Amino acid sequence: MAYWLMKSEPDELSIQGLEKLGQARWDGVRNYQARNFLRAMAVGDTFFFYHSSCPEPGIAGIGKIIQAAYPDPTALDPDSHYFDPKASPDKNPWTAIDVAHVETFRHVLKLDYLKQQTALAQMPLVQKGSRLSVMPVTAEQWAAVVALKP
DNA sequence: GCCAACGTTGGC
DNA sequence: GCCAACGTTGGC
Repeated sequence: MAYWLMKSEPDELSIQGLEKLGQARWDGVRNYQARNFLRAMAVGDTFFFYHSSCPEPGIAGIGKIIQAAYPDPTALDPDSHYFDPKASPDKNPWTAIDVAHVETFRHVLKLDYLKQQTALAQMPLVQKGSRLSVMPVTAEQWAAVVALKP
């Protein structure tokens, strides 16, 4: 069982939105490194739900994988913001997964606070210039964040 | 295969 | 809105 962190803009999907829905498709990832991590996810894996590009960037809660990698339908939808003209039903390079809500933190664990934690120094999340939107989390890092949980 | 130009991410 | 940093594209 592996641990992950995934970023989402709360305007698109927030932890509160996921809580309301119960489950959701995680799609629109258009970066190969992040996509490869999506493909490595297994049903039952858990992830930190990170809010990005918002007033309070940080870890907002926890979700879990309920459906492993499958072709991302938004890549084939001309009306989608994530449409990829180079993708076809036969050759769709992009991947989606399905996730479910597990927990919403009482408040967001803010990025600047996470940056102060030496246990998290190796996470791409806190490293300068890193833009990775899907990343693995070690068991130690997972435990360190859970210990900070509000 | 190199690398400049361009586009995107994401914090601030 | 700015801009640093990264990823992608495309000419050569």
